Amino acid sequence: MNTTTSKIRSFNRFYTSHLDILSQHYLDSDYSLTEVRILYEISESKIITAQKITDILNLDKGYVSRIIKRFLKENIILKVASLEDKRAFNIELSTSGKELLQSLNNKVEQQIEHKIENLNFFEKENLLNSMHTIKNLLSENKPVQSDITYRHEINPGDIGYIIYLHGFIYGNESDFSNEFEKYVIKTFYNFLENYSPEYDRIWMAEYNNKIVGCIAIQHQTNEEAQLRWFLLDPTFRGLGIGKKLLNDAVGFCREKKFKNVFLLTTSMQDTALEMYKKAGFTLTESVEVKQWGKTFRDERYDLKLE
Amino acid sequence: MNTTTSKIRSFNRFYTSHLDILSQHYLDSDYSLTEVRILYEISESKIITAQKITDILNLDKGYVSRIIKRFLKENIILKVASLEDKRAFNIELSTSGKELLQSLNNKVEQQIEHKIENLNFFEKENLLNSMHTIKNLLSENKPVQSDITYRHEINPGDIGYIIYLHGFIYGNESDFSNEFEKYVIKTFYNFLENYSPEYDRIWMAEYNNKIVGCIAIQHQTNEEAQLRWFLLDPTFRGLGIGKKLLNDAVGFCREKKFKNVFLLTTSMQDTALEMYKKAGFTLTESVEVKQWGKTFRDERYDLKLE
DNA sequence: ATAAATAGTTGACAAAAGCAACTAAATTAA
DNA sequence: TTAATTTAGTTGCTTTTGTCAACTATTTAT
Repeated sequence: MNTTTSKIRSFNRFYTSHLDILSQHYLDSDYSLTEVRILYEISESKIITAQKITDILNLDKGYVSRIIKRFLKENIILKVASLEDKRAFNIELSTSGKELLQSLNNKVEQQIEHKIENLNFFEKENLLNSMHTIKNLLSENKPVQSDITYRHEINPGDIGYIIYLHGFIYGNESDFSNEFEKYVIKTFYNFLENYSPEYDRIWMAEYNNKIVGCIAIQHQTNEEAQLRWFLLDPTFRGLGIGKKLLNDAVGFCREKKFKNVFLLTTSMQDTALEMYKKAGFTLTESVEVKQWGKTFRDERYDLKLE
Repeated sequence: MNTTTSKIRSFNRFYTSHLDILSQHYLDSDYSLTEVRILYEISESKIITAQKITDILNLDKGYVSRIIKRFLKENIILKVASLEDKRAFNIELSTSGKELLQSLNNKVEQQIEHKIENLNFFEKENLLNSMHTIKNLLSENKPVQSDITYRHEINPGDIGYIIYLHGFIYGNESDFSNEFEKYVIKTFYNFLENYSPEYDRIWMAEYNNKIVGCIAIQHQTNEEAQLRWFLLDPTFRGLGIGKKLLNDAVGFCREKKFKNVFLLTTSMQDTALEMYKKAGFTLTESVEVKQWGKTFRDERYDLKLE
């Protein structure tokens, strides 16, 4: 038995009973879960036909027809003949339907609030983040470029988290030893110690308030800058985040009139290599080294700016 | 409208449709969700009566009685007269019942596997962690001491994550500025640079593979050590984790024959203060400082060891 | 010893859901 | 443009699912 699936099943069972959707009457109201789902669909979409409801909720059209009929009799919805299609009706909530839905909503909200009332701020944040993560991992629509936000103000926790990402991603991907993380910590300390808002910058790409990628420019002299800490969570590769980060970083160098920007990398980080080359960087040095439990090549790439 | 609850509702709707439990026939089998739930209860508990099933699943006893009757006719369960109670029967799965449940289980597993087939290792880990988090936050049983694991080997990502926790926890709790994180990074670099496995150690408390607390001992001389980075995720306070960490750290100092162990803290970290005092630390220095956007007292506590 | 509670069965019924035939309008193909 | 096909919605009929209350046989409490 696969542990991943059995853990997921266990969660599913837990959440099913947590959701409380197995009882006939939704929240002790006079309406069944199906009826409430229909009401909810009607309230959500500005214009909706019975057909659309049957499609969305996967119900029998005869069944839906009769529920709609009952709703009409109870005066909670209105049927407006569709202008485009004389067979169809647009369904919308009546005033009392809206009130009904509002009171149902209030009940759900209260029930939810009751369930999270003992959680503190951190726990609530944690809960929402986890839900967001699950939703995104399980829904077909993968995160897209527009879900990503970018910033370059450094907030508490940022640098630590980026150091962690370095250790986590490279530690898992290529078995770098702890020495690598120590090296990263050292370079970051150096960065912060000599930080000049005018000539240094670090960009972070965030998804759901979590850093998923970063890049930085650190000035070396007035004329030369180093590109550092270019990193992307493997889950978020291929969305154009790396390209955007690299572009912003090089743009910053041009803006600040650096004549040269260079980066140090190793022959192991091939994913990023291609991006560097596309951005115009060329290999200027390559030395074989044995370090951090590996044998690889230390490489330097340079990009001349005009 | 409260955003927290509305986000949770959104997740609930998503997960409800994801669970796929709203159709009459469970996984296209000949059994309804209720019937499968009953079968599942029977298979899970070694001995179970119809009454127990109605209690656990919150069903009508007449309804359950009839389903049991049908199961019996279909030969998927066995009814054994209870020895303790002549009114009751113990219900168990027959061989073909077990086969049936097995095939249903396989179907669920396949369905789940299908839904996660496009996720990579990182994403699956992420998914399970999130589910675990949700389950723990929403179920009454808070994490207990025995859910926490302790270790002191440093793995890739550990130090970065601890730096992140410092920034995150203090950044949120007391508005420390970024200078604090820079200071933490510096001290960690110093720790790693002078790290001696014999006289230095960092302990991490983990819950669900995530660091939730830590403490470290850093030797200063052969006779004196500094206690550093004592930190606990607010969610996990009050479980005895801090006490255990502090105890281990002081124990290490005794073991390594340090004559004195000291720590530097500020008048703001009152939660930890009490713990230090209980462990025998006494205030030896107190200086008012204006730093990191705050005015507070830098304090030194010492513990003499024999 | 008696009253109250409990495990399970059964009849009667209501609610929920599905299926198929139908009407009327819309779309597509010839 | 007409005929064939598809689609939105309705309705009759049916099955499935779930509820309620009355009943028997036992067990538990007093």
